[in-house]
Amino acid sequence: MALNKQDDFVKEITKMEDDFPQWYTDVIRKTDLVDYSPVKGFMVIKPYGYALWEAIQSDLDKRFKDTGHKNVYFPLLIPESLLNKEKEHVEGFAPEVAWVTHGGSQRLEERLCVRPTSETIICSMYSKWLRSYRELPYLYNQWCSVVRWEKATRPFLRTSEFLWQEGHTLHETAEEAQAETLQMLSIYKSMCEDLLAIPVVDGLKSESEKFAGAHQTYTIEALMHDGKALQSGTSHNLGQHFTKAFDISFQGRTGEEEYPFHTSWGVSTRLIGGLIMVHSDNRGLVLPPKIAPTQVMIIPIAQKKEGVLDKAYELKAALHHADIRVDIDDSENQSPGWKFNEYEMKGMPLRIEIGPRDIKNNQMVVVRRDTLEKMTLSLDQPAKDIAELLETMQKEMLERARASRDEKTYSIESYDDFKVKQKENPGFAKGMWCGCPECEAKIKEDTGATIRCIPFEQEDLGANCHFCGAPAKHMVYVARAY
RNA sequence: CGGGGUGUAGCGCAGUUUGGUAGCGCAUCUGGUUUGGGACCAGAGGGUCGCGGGUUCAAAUCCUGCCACCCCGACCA
Repeated sequence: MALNKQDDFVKEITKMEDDFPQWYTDVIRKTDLVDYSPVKGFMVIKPYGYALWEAIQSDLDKRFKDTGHKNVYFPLLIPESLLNKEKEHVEGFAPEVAWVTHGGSQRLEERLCVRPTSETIICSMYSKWLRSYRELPYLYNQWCSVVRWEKATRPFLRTSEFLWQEGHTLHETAEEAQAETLQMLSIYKSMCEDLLAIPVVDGLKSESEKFAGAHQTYTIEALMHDGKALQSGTSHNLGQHFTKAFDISFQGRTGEEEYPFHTSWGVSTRLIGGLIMVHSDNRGLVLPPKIAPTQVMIIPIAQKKEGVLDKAYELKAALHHADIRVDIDDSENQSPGWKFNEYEMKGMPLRIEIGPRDIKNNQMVVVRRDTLEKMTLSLDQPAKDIAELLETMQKEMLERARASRDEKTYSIESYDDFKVKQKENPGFAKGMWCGCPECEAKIKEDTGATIRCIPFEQEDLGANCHFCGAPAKHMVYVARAY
C-alpha cells in the first residue's frame, strides 16, 4: 500500500524504538538546532538551538546572582606550566588538551593550552589577589566555552568545544566550602526540574568518577528515554588541593597564614541533549513551555478571507501582552498542513488554529504538543486560558518524566540479577556497594555500566555489596551513561 | 586507536560494474491558482563530480596516493 504524505513525513525521523542514536541525530538535524562545522567535533549552534542555551543561561544566571555570585572572564589560553601545577588535574586532562604552539609564524617559547576548564588560570590569579580573610569568600562565575579533544563526538552530548559556565569560589573554612558545593548542586537540581522538567538524582561521585584534582565531586544524574544516564551537572569541593599547589594563601583571623577552601561547579550545553532525550518523541522535539523559545504559534487558516488576519493579530497581541512568547505564521507560500507539522516537529508547546469558522463561533482551536490533544476554546479570555494551559503542561511534563524514570529504576537482588535486568530493561539499578574501586572497575568491564552516584537519599537494600559480597557501605545508582 | 561506511547542485541521492554532452527528488526564484494535517500548474537559476598524480583521443567512471566526515566500539562533561 502506498504511503500517504503524512506517513512519508513521519518517516523522515527514525523511530526511537528502532534506533535511538539515529532518532536523536534526526531530531537535531530536522529541527535546525545545530549544524556540523568544517572542524570535526565542533558544532555550529543555530538560532533555535542557541535560544535554548540562552534560556538556561538567564535562569541560572539569576540564581547565581541571587546567591551572591558575580560574573568574571578569564583568558582562553593557559601556559603549560600552570596546567602542570596540580598533578591529578593535569593527568586527568592532558590527553584531551589542544595546544597553541605558534603566534603568527613565530614558535612560542612555552606552548599554551586551550582551556579544558579554568581552575589553573583562575587559581594563579587568585594567588596574586588574595591577602586577607576579610576578602573572602570569592564568589565568581564565568560563562565561556572550553575545548576537550574528544575522539567520539555527538551534537550537544559530547563536542570538542562546548559552552558552559564554571563557578570558582574560595572560602575561609572547609564548612563554608562544603556548604557552597551543596548549594550550587541544589541550584542545578532546581533549574533542571523547574525549567527543563527533568527530574534528577543528586549525590556523590565515587573516587574513580570524581573530577581530576577534586576532594569530592557531587553530581546530578538524569535518565534518558533509552535508559542511559546523563551526568547533567557537577559541583566539586576541591578542598585545598589547588590552593596549596598554587600558593593561594591569606592572613587569617589569628594572624596565621592559611590556605582557603575551594569549589568549582558547572553545567554545559550538554543539558540540551538531555532535554531532547527526556521529552521528545517520534514526531520530533517536545519542549517544556518554560524553556520553549516560542510557546504558542498561531496559524491563520484561509488567511485571505475577510477578518481572519485581523483576528489572528488581535489574539497575538493579547497573548503577548500577558508575557506569553507567541508568534504567528502568516506566510502565504506554505499550507496550513505544512505549518502544523513544522511547528510540531520543532516542539512548540501550543498551536492555535484560527479561521473563518472559529471567528464565526468566537473560538480558537488549540493543540497541545506533548499529548497532541486538540481542544476548542472560546476567545473570551485567551491569555488567561493559554497561560494556565502552559503551566499545566510544564507540571505534567515533569510528572511524566518522573514516572518514566521511576519505571526504569529498580532494586537488584544480586550481581547476576543486575546483569539480566540491565540488559533486558536498561535504567537506574539501585544496589548496595562495598566502596572498593575493584568492584566498580569490574562492573564497568562486565557490563559497560558505571556507578553514577551515591545518592543523598539512601535506602537499605541489604547488608552486603551486591557485586562482591563484602559488607556494604552505600546504596548506589548504577547505569550505562552518555 | 580498532571495525564499518560515505564524499556528485543548498539537502537527499542515482550515475561508477561496461570510460563518450552531469541527472532525479526536495528546496530556491518568477507568474498564477490555493489554504482546517507537509497544495497545484507553468517557467527559471544553480556543478572546478573531496584533493593530487597517472592511464587514455576522451575520466564522476579505470589505476594510485592523500584528505575529510559519519556510524559502531575502547576513553572522556
